[in-house]
Amino acid sequence: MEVRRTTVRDMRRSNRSVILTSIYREGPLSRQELTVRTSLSAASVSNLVAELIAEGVVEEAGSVESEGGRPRVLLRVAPTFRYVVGAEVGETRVRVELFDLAMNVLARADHPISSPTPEEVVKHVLEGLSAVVASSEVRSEQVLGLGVAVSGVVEDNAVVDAQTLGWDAVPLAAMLAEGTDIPVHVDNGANMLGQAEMWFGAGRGATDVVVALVGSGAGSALVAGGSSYRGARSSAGEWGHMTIVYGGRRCRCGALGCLETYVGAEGVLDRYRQAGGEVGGDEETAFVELLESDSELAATIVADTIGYLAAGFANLVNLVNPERIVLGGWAGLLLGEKHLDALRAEVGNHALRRPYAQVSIVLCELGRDAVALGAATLPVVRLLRDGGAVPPR
Amino acid sequence: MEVRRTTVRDMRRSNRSVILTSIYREGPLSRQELTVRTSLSAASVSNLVAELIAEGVVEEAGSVESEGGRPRVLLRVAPTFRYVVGAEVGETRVRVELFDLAMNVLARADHPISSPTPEEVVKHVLEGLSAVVASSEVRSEQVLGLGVAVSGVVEDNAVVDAQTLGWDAVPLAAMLAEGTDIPVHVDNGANMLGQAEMWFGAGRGATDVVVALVGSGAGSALVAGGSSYRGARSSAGEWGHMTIVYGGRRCRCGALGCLETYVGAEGVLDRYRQAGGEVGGDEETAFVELLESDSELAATIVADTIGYLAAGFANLVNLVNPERIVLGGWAGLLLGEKHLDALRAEVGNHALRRPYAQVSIVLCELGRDAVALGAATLPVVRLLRDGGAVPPR
DNA sequence: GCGACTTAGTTCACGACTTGGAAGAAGCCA
DNA sequence: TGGCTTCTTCCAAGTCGTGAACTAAGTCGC
Repeated sequence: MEVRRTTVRDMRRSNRSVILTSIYREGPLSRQELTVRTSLSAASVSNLVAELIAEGVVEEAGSVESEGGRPRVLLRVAPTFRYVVGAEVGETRVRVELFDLAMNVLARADHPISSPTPEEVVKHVLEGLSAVVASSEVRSEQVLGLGVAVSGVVEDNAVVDAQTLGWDAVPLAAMLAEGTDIPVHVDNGANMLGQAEMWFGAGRGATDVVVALVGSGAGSALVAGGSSYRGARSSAGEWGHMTIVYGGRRCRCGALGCLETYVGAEGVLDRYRQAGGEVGGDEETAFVELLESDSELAATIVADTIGYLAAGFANLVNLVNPERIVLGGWAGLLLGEKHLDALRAEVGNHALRRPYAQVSIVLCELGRDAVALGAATLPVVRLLRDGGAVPPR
Repeated sequence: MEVRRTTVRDMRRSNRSVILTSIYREGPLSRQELTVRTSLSAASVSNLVAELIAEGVVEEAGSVESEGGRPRVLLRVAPTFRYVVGAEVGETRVRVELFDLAMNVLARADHPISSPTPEEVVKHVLEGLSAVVASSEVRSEQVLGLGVAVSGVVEDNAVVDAQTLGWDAVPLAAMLAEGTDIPVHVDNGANMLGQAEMWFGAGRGATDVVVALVGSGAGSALVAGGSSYRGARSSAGEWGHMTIVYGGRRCRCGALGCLETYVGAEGVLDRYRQAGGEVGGDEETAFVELLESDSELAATIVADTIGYLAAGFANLVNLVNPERIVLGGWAGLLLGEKHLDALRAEVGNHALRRPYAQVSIVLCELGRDAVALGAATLPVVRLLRDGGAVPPR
């Protein structure tokens, strides 16, 4: 029962949000175009825009020549109205980036970490935050928010059960909030990469998307009806641990036959080596070597991998009927660059005809560095949702 | 970009909807309780309720003795304000049922069909509609709408690709609308059964649910965040065609290793017979016989089935992180009645710990006759969403 | 059996909102 | 400079939810 009352103020906030979101997402627009798109009256648009301009959220940005009349004045969200910071907490480093509202990178701070204890991570995120703010002309009060992406299940702003980091029930947002008065948002890394792709990459314009990430393991971000779907308790999207070979290879999660053990780089290399193949170096080097090898065994392993991946995609196609599947992750991109067509064809062998005909399978466009970018959108989402109202400190 | 302006009238409609939905879903409530639940002011509740009563949507229903003050007057949606009709189109019969708004069955009409051509189905649904209305005291103008459940992919009120019926791009709603001026809604049968379970059965109170239906084949209805999820083009939920044994048994869909060929009654019996087991009679009799047999082979086959079903459930648990999985369908219920505990335990062997700990696995409560009931909720949903405004004819 | 008390529901003036239409402003062209 | 087109703003009217005061309808103590 998610029913919420509406008051007269909600109406204005909602309309401010509609206008602001339109301006932000659909580029510079004139008031005239806004009246058409939002179906608000010209009077209301003018009124609301004037308010947004007075507050500094929106600014005029040139004009468009008309056909014999007064030219339209274009409006955009003022890129320097506020700034946002995105942080990516990885297993080996913390990256913090400062953006303006147009999502241009203004500063970046990387810090390697050896033991990713919560305290260590909090320390480096806060240091990074100070560093990027200090190295730019931005004052701390101008920072709208800090978005942090962590690989793990994030529930209610507390990081819980981050397997790769060895974390359990860590209240990361609260810990960060002790060191800064900038509003903090914490979310899952895969979701944030998906968010970045949805806004600025391969997901633009679509509303029902699965962003499938294949690296050493495999995971995904689900987007349903235009917004991220996290399930009942924020752990939806564990695509890599879907049973695809009943009774098959043992996965690190303990189950048998998980997709991840067949398409994740670790599993692929393992299968290759068990079959007698030899590759050296770190995981990524080895994976590239495998992909570029012209041995028959390597070709078989790769073809098998495509087959398994296709079955995994087909399961998504059948179950969630997305309009687009975006393949990413470092291993996914390497696989996809060479074998996307084969993958597409193979998905057709496993999926039902109808949903298969409706889905397009594409590669991520932003690369793996987009996690911090995605995290930085969290405060922006909030700003747009609230119609430009800045959260109080 | 689902942004919509809000006008002053949307506000009232939205608040009417909030109040009406609360009254409908949370039983008789007093105005006082409504102010608490909706967080509207007492003045607004009084005002809106007076309007709803004047229109006849809501009525007073006794009062509750107080503890030293004026007694609260209970409000309910007037069961006889309007009536709704639900129809279930099966492969062998058409069932039409008339309900009041409290979803009491007032009349029922069954009609066997031999060749379910669209024309035949339309004819029998319309005849059934006339029959149930005629056999009751209800006037046609009092019927709020007709909901029709068909097994197939239903897109934009046109039935497309109903494999079991041999239909392709049949504009069922339009065809029905030619024979009646009662508003027609068409939807998928599995979703309607899921809807019925969500409102009146095992799904009550939950918002993120998968209703998994196992009969001869297998399908599901997904409920995400309180409302049915249909994917980009209405075909989400094809759980039965998820690859679970890569390279396994051939499915009727053409792919290999679909879940359905391992847990659907047809597939189970097939596996039993291939292993040397013997059962006779029709599918359902044979399935019951298999389940009740105390032969070792039968026990193995059933245990295997539970294993496969558990893997299928685990895939749902991992991917969509539901709070509840509801098992239904005739074969699912037969399996579940005896082996639910084994199934629950086995899911734990395939699913990730965290989402597994958060999900409860239960049986359908309504039986397979609830499809028409679910279909009949479609007009009710619309009534509640519109705040009690009756759609014009 | 009467009055104080308690709780439920209603009325009303007020401020906030959107709207359509009219008036105003801004640039273009002759 | 004057007319024209295209945006933008102003204004009166109508709608809505709210808080405070008010009415209704009981219980309880004496």
